[in-house]
Amino acid sequence: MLTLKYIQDNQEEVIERLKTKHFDAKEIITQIVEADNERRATQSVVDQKQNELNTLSKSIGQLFKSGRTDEANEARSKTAGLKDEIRSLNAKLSESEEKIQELLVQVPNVPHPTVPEGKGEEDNEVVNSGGEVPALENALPHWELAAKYDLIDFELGTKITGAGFPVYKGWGAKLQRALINFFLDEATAAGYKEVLPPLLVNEDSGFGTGQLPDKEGQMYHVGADNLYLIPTAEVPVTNIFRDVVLDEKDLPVKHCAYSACFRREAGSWGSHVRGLNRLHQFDKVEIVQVASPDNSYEVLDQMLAHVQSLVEKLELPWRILKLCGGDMSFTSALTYDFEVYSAAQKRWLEVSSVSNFESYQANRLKLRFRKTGEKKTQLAHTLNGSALALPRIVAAILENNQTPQGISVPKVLIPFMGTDLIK
RNA sequence: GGAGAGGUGGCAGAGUGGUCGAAUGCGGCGGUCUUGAAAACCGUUGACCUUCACGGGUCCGGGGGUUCGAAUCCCUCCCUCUCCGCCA
Repeated sequence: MLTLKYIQDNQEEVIERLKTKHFDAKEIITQIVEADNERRATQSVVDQKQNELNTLSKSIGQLFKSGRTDEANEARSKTAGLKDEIRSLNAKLSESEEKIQELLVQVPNVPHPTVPEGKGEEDNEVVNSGGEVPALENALPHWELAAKYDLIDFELGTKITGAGFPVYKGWGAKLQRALINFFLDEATAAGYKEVLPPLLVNEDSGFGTGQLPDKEGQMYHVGADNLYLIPTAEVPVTNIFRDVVLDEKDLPVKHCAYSACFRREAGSWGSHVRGLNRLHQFDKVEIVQVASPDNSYEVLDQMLAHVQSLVEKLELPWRILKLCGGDMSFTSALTYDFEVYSAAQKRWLEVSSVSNFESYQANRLKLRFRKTGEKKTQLAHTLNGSALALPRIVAAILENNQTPQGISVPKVLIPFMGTDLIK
């Protein structure tokens, strides 16, 4: 969330820039500012009263010690009124604080000035592309290829769990493992430290990265223990840094993680989500960085370059979209999506989303750092990106690499697969 | 699941009703000494809110209560550790 100070100091700018996200902030910002002003006024009165009481208490202690019991008791009788006042002021204070908090979490992150105007996907800006779309005759979609070579069994997954939980088999399973290892090796080589995080997180973690409270319905919830299945490794990995104060010299911190991801995807199913296009459970390698505000956008570019190198090495046709205001997430300041082209479906499939959250998550997480030589801490910037999400990569590989002899394995995956052809 | 112990500053670890935001040690920072370093010695060293500033306020796992006054007493929740049981 945004900091109160930032909102107080930049009210007009916040309202103006949030228009890009089609969020009318005027009223809520006004309410926040008013509530905050009230809170501060109350706070200063409480502080003053508390100070009186503290002073009085101390003197009572001293009077008792020196045996002046009468004077002590007299002083003691004066405290009752003060205590009542403080009690009611404190109640008022928590009311203001609750209200502020409630309003604050409803305000999305302010988009970066370069974010394009637009309502939805159709307004995203293609900023770069590469690779070649293969010319294929009678190309089969990946779900048919998966059945033909017995790589993925969707019906079996439905039997065991339900729709959206495929069972990978044989070369299909091995391809998953190959991709995970390839992605992790690449990330590690690029300086990201590998972590293997828990797949369930508590409420605090869900709040820290912004899934809670507003995306509650998108996560699987284990009611008995009040835990959530992670929708992305971003959640546990970024929460490593919750309530942490880093040194400037330790920045940027770079982590990568493989995890299964679980998404309820409530109400988002249709004919275009056949096969691997949308799942409840899928595998993904995520990269996360904690950076200084001074260079977080350079870090974002560096992450983009990393993801680009992955799709290039996999020899897939790719493009990068800069998301418009209307298509961006609540918490992001700037997001780039990577898409790969799937030759049989003849569509672009999103395989990565790389974002700079600036200090929006950091403020929720209380993730700060201290500049060298300075005493004061400040909020760090957090960034993350998929590198990469597997299912659609698998879909594109299967569809684009199909030959009459079988599926040709991308060169970089041959060492991991132990074959150059799936047949 | 049963029994017990415990959660205090970056870490270790005192503190069981009053000048305790908290002893002491380690670590960190600054200095003296030294050609340099180490050692030794001296000093300093938490976070947050508020204020132009002085100052004030809050924080000893979370929440609530008792009291003029709580790290210290009471209630409650969470977590950690040890032993036993069960178990990949």
